[in-house]
Amino acid sequence: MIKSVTLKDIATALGLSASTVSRALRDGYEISEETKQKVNDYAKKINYNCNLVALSLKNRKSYSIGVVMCEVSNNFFSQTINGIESIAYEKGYNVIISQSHDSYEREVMNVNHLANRSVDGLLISMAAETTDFSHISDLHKKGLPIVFFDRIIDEIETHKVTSNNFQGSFQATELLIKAGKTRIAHLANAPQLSITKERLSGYKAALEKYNIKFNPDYVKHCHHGGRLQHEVEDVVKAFLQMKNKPDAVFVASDRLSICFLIAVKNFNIDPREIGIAGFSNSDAIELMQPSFSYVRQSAFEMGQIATQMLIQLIESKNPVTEFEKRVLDTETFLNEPNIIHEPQIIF
Amino acid sequence: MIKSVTLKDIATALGLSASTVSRALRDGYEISEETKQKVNDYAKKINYNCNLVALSLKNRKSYSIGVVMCEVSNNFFSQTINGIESIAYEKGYNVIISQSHDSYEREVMNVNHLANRSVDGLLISMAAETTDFSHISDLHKKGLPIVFFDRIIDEIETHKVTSNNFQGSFQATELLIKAGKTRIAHLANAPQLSITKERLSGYKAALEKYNIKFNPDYVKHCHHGGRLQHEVEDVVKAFLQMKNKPDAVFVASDRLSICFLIAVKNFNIDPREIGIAGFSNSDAIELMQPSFSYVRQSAFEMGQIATQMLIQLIESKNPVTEFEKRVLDTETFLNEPNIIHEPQIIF
DNA sequence: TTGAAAGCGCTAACAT
DNA sequence: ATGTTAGCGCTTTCAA
Repeated sequence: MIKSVTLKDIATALGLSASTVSRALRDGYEISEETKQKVNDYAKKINYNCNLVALSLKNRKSYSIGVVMCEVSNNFFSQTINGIESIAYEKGYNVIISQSHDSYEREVMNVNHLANRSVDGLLISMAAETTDFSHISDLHKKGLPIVFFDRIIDEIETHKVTSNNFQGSFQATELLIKAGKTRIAHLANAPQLSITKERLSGYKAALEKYNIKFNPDYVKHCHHGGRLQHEVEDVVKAFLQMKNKPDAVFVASDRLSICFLIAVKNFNIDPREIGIAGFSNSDAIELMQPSFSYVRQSAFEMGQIATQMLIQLIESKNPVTEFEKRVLDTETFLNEPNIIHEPQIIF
Repeated sequence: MIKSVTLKDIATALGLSASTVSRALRDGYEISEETKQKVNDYAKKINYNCNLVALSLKNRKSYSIGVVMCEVSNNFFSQTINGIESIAYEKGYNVIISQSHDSYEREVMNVNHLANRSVDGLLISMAAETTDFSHISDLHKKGLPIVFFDRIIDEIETHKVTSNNFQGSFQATELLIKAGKTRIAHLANAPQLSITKERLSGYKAALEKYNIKFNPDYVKHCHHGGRLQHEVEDVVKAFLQMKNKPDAVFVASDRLSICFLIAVKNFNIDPREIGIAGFSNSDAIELMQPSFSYVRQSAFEMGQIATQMLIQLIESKNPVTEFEKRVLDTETFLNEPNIIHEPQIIF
């Protein structure tokens, strides 16, 4: 933090009072054109910039919004940030990002820290560990604008944006069924997350539609969402050891999809023998072998919408009581794992 | 921003002065144990949290650091953020992230905005467009601690961290040469970036070592770093139309590598006929077809080191005059594009 | 049209 | 051991 030019500096230099300078800079109606001219010229000359911290303290408004998410180095979330940032920038807000790493404790710390930094509002995607929401509802009750995205909770009444996880899962599972698979396993995320529940039910619904009996042994949760290396490999091992091995797997998240594919590769499993479908927002998905059907979320749009909602809450004159839950369609892409494209041009 | 409990509230409630409460909460030596007890109990009871904005104004210190990078949704940069955040969190600093999208104008805005938000220091990776550095050197002269990472500039004297781009490029190019390639092209990033120049010279040095004549036509720069879809495809087309088509390509960045591989796929080029090596920090690299040799940067460590350096600058009592430039080794991984791994286990 | 004064929430020098 | 005061940089009544 550096000492820089202040209003007072301009005032004394020009023989005016600080309030006059302030008004001149904000183009106040009471100030003469002449003074405005003088002040603005001088301000530009000495490169004056308004101290935003002082402004925040005075106005109780910081023009910054806080974001709490599990981690940024994940295709889905980094694309979300891009969306958030695009709107925030356009509306003149700063973005302060913090990561929970799916830890309850860190989520609580981050949320409180951001609140004390006087963010004008909060964008939250819940940590996997979190089951107690009082750190959020306390702030919400105090009137802090909050919008949930992706991993939402029902307990707090405010705007929410999420994907149509049910639909995405349903379609992905259906693709596997239509490819003739009947023993379809489900590699799921941490069980308490909203997205996990929704994706599980989409999977179940697809099975039901095609009269495939749901087998609980085929559902394996990764409590750390695949952040622990061995998590997914353990699941794959378990699948391989079943008497009734699955013939397909529906994978519930971006990170898990990559982990699962790597496990398939490491275990030297023939990709032609197993159907794979999963959520993924990777930009390199077309390059991956084994190829797999995938569900893509509108991550960028989700970030944009969440931010628009939040800024609407922040800037609304009278308290908002009607809340909206936006559910964004997913896109499902079919890939036949057994098709091999023969290259034609010699470079 | 919400109105919350202040020092004064506690003071009046307890019949004390604000300063006493302040000292009690900060465990000042002058305050009696009894008062401290009383104050702390009450503060906890009503859930008092110190207003960090007021603190910032008072102390001229915000405990936050600003980050300016081209974009977060890029494996290398999001991993860097993870490193930055890990250290910042540990030391009690907030991270404010902004993206330049490689635009000079946005970089200037972001840098100034962060300075006015009174960040205690700045972590910068230069935008591709930037050639005038006065927005940074002005702040630097005023005493704002700044550390450059990855895309650094020589013009400003401060701490810097970057990868050993020369070494990485040299090794990658050497791998292609050792695989028998002689017409090795180079798909490069925006030309003014430090990393572009370093990688180009590593490439040239490898050619020279093996007595391969450098052909300027084989070097194609992507001024937008592959953010424009067609950029890379145009280059690939140009390569294909050359009388003396390259038999290998060394790709200079994470994003460009993905784009190039997709172009290879889209143009139906037989990957067995072309050697590919490139920088990449993707976590799905092992899954990609065509497989390619790659150079990985220590992104997480780079973020950590840059942040440690910055906090050292921020917290140093007397002005730092000795600056350090850390160059992190890259790791090079060999992949033979023509080896096909036969799967062995049937799932 | 301009200036003086108060205050946002906090801390620290200076009383007492 | 505790209180008073001033001030961080800005805005905003209120007064002139």
